Amino acid sequence: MIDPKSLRTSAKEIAANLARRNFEFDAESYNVLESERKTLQVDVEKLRAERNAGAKAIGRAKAQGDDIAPMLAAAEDLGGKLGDAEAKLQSVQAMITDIELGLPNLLHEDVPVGLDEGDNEECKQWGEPPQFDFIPKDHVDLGEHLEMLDFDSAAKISGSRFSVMRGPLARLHRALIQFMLDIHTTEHGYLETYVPYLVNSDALVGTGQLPKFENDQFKTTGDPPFYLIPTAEVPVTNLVRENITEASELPLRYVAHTPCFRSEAGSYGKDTRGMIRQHQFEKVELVQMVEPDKSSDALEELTGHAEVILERLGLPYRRVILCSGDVGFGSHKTYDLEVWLPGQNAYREISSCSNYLDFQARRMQARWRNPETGNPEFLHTLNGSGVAAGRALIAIMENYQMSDGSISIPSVLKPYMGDFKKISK
RNA sequence: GGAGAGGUGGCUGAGUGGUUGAAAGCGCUCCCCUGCUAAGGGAGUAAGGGUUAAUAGCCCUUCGAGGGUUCGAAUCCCUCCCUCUCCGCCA
Repeated sequence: MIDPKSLRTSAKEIAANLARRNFEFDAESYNVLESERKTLQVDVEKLRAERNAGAKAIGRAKAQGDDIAPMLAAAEDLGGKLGDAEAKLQSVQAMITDIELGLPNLLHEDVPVGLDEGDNEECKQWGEPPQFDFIPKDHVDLGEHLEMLDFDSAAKISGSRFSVMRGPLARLHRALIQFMLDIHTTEHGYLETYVPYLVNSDALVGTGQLPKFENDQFKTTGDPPFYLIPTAEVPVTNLVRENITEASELPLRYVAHTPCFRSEAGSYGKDTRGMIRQHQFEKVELVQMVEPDKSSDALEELTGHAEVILERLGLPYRRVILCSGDVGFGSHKTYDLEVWLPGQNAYREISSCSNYLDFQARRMQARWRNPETGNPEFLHTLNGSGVAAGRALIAIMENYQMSDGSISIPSVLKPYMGDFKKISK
C-alpha cells in the first residue's frame, strides 16, 4: 500500500510514477472521494463529541439525582443523526480502501520503462553456456530416458502441471534444497524457519496477493477458507505482522523451504512441456526486514546471496532488472536471475528478488521503533528465491548432461548424494 | 469431537455500565542523590486519525473481530476467530 498521506498530497507525482507500469491512477476521483471522506469524518466526529459530552452530563446529573428525562430525549435524537452519518462515512471509506489496496507500489527510478519481459535489461552475466559435442536434450527427454521423471503418473494422480520424480533424481532435488538452506544459514546469516503452507486471507492481503490476485491462488472450501501459499514469502514475511521490532534486532533475515502452489490461471499454453511451470513446486525463499534507509543495499545483498547458489552449482546465469511492465504488483524494484537452459537454448527465470519498501509493512502493520524519533515506523521488506528448487534441478539436468543421457553431479552436491557419482539409467 | 478458562498498552497484569485510555509492576527515557559496575528518590512513557503553520492545543477511534442492547460498553447480549488446561482421537 502506498502511504495514503502522500496519495493526498502528491497525487500527480504518484499517478505519473504508476503510469510507467501502464497503471492508471485516477487521482481526480480519488481526491473527490477523499474530500468527501474528510467532510463526513468531521461531521461524524463532531456528532460523536456531542454525544460523549451529553453522556457525561447525564452521568453527572444522575449522580446528583437531577431529572434527566429531557437530556435523554436530546441524546436519542443525536444518536439517529450519528448513525446516518457513520453509515455514509463507512461506505466512502470502504471505497477509498478498495482503491488503496488495488494500487501497485511506486517504482524505483532505476526501473526501465517497458511493456513486458522483452524490455527487461540485463545487468550482468556469469558463466559460459556449456558447449556440447552432441545435441543436448531437454530435461523432459533426459528424465524420461532415465525413468526418473514421470509426467504420465502425475497426470493420473492429479492432472497436468504436476510431476513425479523417482530415485536419484528425487534425491538430487532434495540435495539441492539441503545445500541451499545450509549455505544461507551458515554463510549468509539467515535463520531457518518452518512455516504453515495454508494461510488466512489477511496474510495474503499483507504481502499483496489479495485482493487483486485471488484467481492465482488455490483455496480450501471451509469458511473462512485457507489459501495454499504461492510462495514462502507469504507466511515468512507475515512473521512480523502487527509487531514493533526493536532497532537492535534488525535486520531480520529468514530462510524457509516450502512447497509453492499456483493455479497458473491465464497461463494456458505457456510452458506446458516439462517441469518449468507447475501447480506445485519447491522453493527456498530468502526474506529480510530492514530499516528503511537500508533496503536498497539489502536488495543488492540478497540478490547476491541467491547468485552464490548458482555460482557454487556452476550454473551460467544472468541478472536482469525487470522493466516497469513486468515488475510485480507490490515491488519497488526487482532483479530476476535467469539460468541458462541448454534444452531451451535460453535463459529462464530461477529467482526473483524484490524490494517492497514499506508496501507490505503498511498492509501488515509491521513496524520498528526508530531510535531517532522514538516512534514506531514501518519497516521495509524484501524477498527473493534462493533459489527455485524445481528449476534448479532442471538446470542441472540440462547443463550437466552427458552424451549417453546420464547426468553428472555438481561437486558441491556430492556430500548430499551418498554413493551416487552420477545419475544414470 | 467433549468440558472448562481466557484474549486489556513494548511486556506482565488489575478492572463487571458513567471523568478508566485504562490501577500496579516490569522495561525504557530524563532529572536528583550517591566519589566508583550497587542502591535510593522524582517525573515522563500506547497507537492510529481529524483539525492546524505546528512533533502546541482541541477532538475522534482503538481493551481479539464483527454485530446488538444503552443517553453512555473494556465491562451486558449474540456470532465468529484465537490461546491455554483436562478428556477423547490421531501422524
